[in-house]
Amino acid sequence: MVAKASIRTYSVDSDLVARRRQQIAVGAARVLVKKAFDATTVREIAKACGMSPGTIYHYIGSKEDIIDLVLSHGEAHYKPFFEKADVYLKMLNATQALKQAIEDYYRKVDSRQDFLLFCYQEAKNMSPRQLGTLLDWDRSVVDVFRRLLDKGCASGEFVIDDVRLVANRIVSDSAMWVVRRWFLRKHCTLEEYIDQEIQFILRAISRDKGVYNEG
Amino acid sequence: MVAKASIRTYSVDSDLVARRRQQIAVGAARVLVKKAFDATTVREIAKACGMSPGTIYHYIGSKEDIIDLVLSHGEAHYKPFFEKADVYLKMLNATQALKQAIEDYYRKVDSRQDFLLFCYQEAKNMSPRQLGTLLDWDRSVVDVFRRLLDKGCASGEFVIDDVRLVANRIVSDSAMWVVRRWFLRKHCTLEEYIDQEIQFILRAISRDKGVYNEG
Amino acid sequence: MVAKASIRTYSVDSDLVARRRQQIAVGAARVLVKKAFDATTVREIAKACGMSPGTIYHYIGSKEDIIDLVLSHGEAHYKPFFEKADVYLKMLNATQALKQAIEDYYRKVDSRQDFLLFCYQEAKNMSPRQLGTLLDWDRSVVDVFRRLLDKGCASGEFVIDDVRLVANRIVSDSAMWVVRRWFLRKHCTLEEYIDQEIQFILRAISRDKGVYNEG
Amino acid sequence: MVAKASIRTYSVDSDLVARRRQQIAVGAARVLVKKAFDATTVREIAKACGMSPGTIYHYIGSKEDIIDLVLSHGEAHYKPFFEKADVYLKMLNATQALKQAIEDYYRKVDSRQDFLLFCYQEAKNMSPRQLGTLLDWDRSVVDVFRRLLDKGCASGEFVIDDVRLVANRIVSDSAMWVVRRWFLRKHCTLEEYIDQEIQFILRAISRDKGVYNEG
DNA sequence: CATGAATGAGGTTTCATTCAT
DNA sequence: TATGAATGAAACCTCATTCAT
Repeated sequence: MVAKASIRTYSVDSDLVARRRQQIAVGAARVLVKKAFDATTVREIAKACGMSPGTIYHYIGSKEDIIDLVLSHGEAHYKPFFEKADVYLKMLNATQALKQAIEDYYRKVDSRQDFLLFCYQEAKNMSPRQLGTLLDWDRSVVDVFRRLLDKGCASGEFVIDDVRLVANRIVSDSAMWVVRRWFLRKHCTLEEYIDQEIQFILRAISRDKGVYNEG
Repeated sequence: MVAKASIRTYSVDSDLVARRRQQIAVGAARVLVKKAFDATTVREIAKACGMSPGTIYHYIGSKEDIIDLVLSHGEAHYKPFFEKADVYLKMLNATQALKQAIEDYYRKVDSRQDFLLFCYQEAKNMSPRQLGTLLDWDRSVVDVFRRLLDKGCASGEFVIDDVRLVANRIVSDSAMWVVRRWFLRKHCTLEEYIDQEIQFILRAISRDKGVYNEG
Repeated sequence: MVAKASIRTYSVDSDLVARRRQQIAVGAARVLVKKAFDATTVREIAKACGMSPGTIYHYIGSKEDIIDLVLSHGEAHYKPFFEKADVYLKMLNATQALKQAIEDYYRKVDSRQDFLLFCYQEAKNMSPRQLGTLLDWDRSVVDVFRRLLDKGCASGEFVIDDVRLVANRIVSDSAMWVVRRWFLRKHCTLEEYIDQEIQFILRAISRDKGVYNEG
Repeated sequence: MVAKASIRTYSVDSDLVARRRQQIAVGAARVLVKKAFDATTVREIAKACGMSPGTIYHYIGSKEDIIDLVLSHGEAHYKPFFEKADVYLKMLNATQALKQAIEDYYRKVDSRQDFLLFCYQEAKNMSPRQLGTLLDWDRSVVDVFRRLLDKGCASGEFVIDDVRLVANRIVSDSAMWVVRRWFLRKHCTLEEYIDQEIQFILRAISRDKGVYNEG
């Protein structure tokens, strides 16, 4: 799903390389929450990783590669969600499955806000390849919800005009929790936000207009 | 509404200053759609404005000031919308008013996508003051919809738990039309997107569950 | 003869560009007599040119381009020699012509020793293209002497086994005046070196074994 | 003849030190044929030696010391030539002795071209001490030929104006076989080059103008 | 003894900003 | 007023050298 670019390294110890790159991804993410990628110096990133600028270049080929590391690391955080996709699909009640998936996904998003923020704010600094990686990943998420919605339509629980658009909306809104956090954080908690999202979606797609009140 | 910072200039002809700054804002916006602010050189911006780098500095104090110009210019684009706010409020039917306001606002957003993109992608490059300006502006937009929703609640047309959250959602979704355009543009037109938005919102807030189908 | 590479510049004033590049070539040559190209920093070269490091990069694309400038400028120094080639060929006495050509060329070499030193010592730092330029130039010089020798053979003044080798030797020996200057400078003057060269060559190629004593 | 600088080492096993330094000299020479010393990293040299960068530093004090090793090793290659010098001097026929010496020396040069190339191209990167070592060595070679020429003059076989210059010319021309190999290699073999050299020299210095044809 | 990961000084290069014209 | 050449600070990146293993 995620095409991992082959990044230059001077080391042959692939374990160490993996460990250091993880370290770089984590450190970089920490700094990049506050400052734009371009405005952040390699020195700053190195310091946040507990490395010297020279060391960082033993594990990457150029500053740009740090974007790849951050993306890879961020996406890895969602692996459990993707692995659970089949579980949602096997649930008898599509409504319950959707509720569960939304809640799980939104909690994932919330627990690694730096990643989504990075994706939305640094898109313009990314190479076409990096952007492609990102869009592929996004589509994968949308697809999980799309399949859930499809199943609900098939079972008659949902009535939906354009399944893709609704799936997109669910993903959009999760991003908004992060991107517009300065607004939302003042007015509601994550739980409230999730509840509202579920209500909005279910009201819009449920055949039986009362069902969404039971959850 | 928007606190215009006082930017240094060497000129005394305030008309010329205004004209040149408009020119800069327009030119800069054109370049900044494609490249991040930090990755864009003053030379590039100057060329896009049809000026020399030296001339630009007769009308700004530093590169950062260009952000202010772009923001001011972008916000000015929404002036008609704000001026029409009272019209919406005076409409008898809150549902119709809301529909109208959403449609008007979304069209405004669509016609100057570069501005919203700039706001969301360059937030990290902005100074606290600039960010404040931006948030103030955002709140103003949300407020327009909040007042519309309040009125609908008062008249009994709407039943809303948290008016702020719904208003925020309307504004959020307009931003998503721009920020996730790479997804949406493939799957629906602006008109379809607006229709879906109106349906989602009305289904969620209307007392009379059928009303939103009539629009 | 010399393929001038197109080097990046930020200026459009081609006169200024030419002037500044000349300035760079001269300054660089002055520093590069003493230190290897790689061991010389751009800052040092800039200072020797009376420019700032930033300014130098308005007229070149990379440090490597300085090699081109030095080569171009060095070769230009030999333009008068090439232009005089026809004069030598039109002289009735091939022996006199050869003597004259050798003397002229060796004096040229002596008056810009830095250039030949640069060519022989930096060859390994040059790109294939630059090396090609250099070899082309070298061949041009050899060719001048080759044609003179050919003419002497045709007129019966010279008897030569391999004209190319003799021409090459003349050029080689001129380089040696520079490359082994630490030896030669202690033991002879340029005039003596030229005389010896002429004697060596004429003794080796003259049909009439006495002729070279008359010169 | 060659003052071997004392190079730092961490080892006490002087046999091992000698062996490793030989290894370094050979490996370095192999790499330095293609790339300038400054442009070659210690890592590359280490790899060419089959060592790690760390190991190299157990046997040298700094990268610069590698120049010393290469010089020492290269000069050692000429030891047999120097040892044979007395043999040449004891030959009855100076002309034959000179012919033999030239041929032997030129073959030596040809069989280790990398060394001469290194000497001529890296001179600017050498410290004064290293350059001194090199010039001393060069003078030693010139001296061998000088003594041969002196003897020929004494015996009446040669008539020479400036013995030093002729000796220098013999050595110069051997260097040219390497330094201008890109030209010569296309036009003649080593044997032809040696023959031409012997002819040039003998024609220039022989009392009996016919003698050189007999060889 | 051998290794190669880590370091950080210093090199090349870019670019916001100034200022003479 | 407008220009664009010049500046130099600071960024990215390399690599000689050290040192724990």
